[in-house]
Amino acid sequence: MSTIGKALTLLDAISRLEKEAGLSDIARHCALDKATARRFLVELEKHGFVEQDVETRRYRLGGAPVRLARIREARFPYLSVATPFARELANLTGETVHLSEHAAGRLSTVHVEDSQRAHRVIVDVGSILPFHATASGLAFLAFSQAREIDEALSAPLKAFTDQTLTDPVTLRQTLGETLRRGYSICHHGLETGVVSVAAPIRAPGSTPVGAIAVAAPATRAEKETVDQMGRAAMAAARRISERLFGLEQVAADPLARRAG
Amino acid sequence: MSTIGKALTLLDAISRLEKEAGLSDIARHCALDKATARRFLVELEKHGFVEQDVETRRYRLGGAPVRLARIREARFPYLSVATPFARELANLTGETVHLSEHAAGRLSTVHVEDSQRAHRVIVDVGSILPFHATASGLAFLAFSQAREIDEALSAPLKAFTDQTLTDPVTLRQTLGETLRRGYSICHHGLETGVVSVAAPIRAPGSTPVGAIAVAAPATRAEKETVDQMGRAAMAAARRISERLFGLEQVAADPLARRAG
DNA sequence: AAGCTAAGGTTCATATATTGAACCGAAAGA
DNA sequence: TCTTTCGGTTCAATATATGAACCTTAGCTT
Repeated sequence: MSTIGKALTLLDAISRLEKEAGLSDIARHCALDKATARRFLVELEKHGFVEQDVETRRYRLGGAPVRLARIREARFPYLSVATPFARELANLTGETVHLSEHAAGRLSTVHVEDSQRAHRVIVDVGSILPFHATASGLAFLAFSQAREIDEALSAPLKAFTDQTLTDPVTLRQTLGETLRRGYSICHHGLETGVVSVAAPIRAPGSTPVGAIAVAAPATRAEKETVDQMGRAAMAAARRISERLFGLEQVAADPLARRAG
Repeated sequence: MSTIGKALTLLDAISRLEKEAGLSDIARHCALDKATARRFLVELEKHGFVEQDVETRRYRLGGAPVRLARIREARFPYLSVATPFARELANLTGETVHLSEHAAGRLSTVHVEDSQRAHRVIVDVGSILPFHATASGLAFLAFSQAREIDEALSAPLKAFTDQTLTDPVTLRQTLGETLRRGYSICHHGLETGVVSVAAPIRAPGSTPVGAIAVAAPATRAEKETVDQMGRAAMAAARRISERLFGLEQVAADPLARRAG
């Protein structure tokens, strides 16, 4: 792997750590030499991607990504367009709703609207959603190109619960159903006791850019309720997609054409 | 410079470009060889920091920073805490208000609340604020440590307008006034016809993390108005700082100790 | 208080990854 | 048609990254 790749992987690791970590910790975590890890951290710090606590000497995520994110959002307003629909969906269903975005070959949570109920599903902003074990992942894959599906299913598929689907054949079947239905359903895929539904956000005819999902405790997920939530997610996804990609004003909006 | 540094500089350059750019453009812009630029871009793309338009082959900022920014914001909620105060300040003054954050040795705009007036100052999210030529920069420096001030003033100071202060001695005097007054004033420093005031956001006794500024057309900047805006900015900054750094719950909130 | 361990950080010879001039084919302009 | 410029690739030369060993300090254990 290139140096850049290693450094960005280190940054990713830091973002995934619960709290700030020390040099040795980080080095161990990334299987890097202490000296190397330090050089990376210093370099990342120079550019504001990590910060070092002056007192504890521990490292944490810096402020630079905030600036980049604001610029990105100004050019491709995924969050600001999608958030209101997510909130609406959360109000409608009474359950936790989360938005994910596809970047670096992974689906990551970029926004969460918490359910108002006491008994609800918790989703962390920033968490990575495995393709095979989440409704978001299934919805994303189902509407992706064959190449993407093959790639996702060829990797070893971790069983997060005893009900996680890990068989590529079964999964392909599930993706087929999802494609026909228009939204995905995932029972206890990532965590036992959680049922979720999701629909892809996409320009017509092209690969999705993300997904919107509703996650509910299994106790509230009767078959009919699930279908209602699924349809609602689908409707929200469609409206978000229309707002983002417009009624084919492709020429005016270069971002309508996204990388495949 | 290290490879990582160069790659992050390239990323920075892309973020600063108005629109997506082609490979040769980017390489020229960063004074890198085309082959090198391409390798960097490919690597950055793998990690979601840039995207390549599949059709035009041009490159643009990717979605990865959004995820990192959300995580950063969850741990150190600078934007979500400061934004409401910025809005309040914008309503109170009727002028454009912007928030900046210190990262990578630079002050960058992370949020803007536009004035409702037709004749108003425009500030771009993501823009870098030079220390010597903006109210935000002066406010930040005035409350920083001597080392930081020396460093900022030792670099060549560009005259953005014919009224930009570029003499280190005069600037130090200005910083002294700012420190006593509690807020900074900048007349036509970055752009002719704009007067702005700013106050630092900081934990008591430590270096600022950013600033909040009000920018008004000079025609509306009577001496008394400026003072009112300055005091209002100061009040907002103080309230934001209190919310961010709390009433000394340092032990509970490790982020209260920030890198100097 | 001595002794131990692990922390953050640094050094420098070695090895490896980065570099860029030259190249290719495609497409746009003259 | 000819020319230029584009995105992208190749490979020998070389600048750069690497990591074992080292230092110092801080906190524990005995």
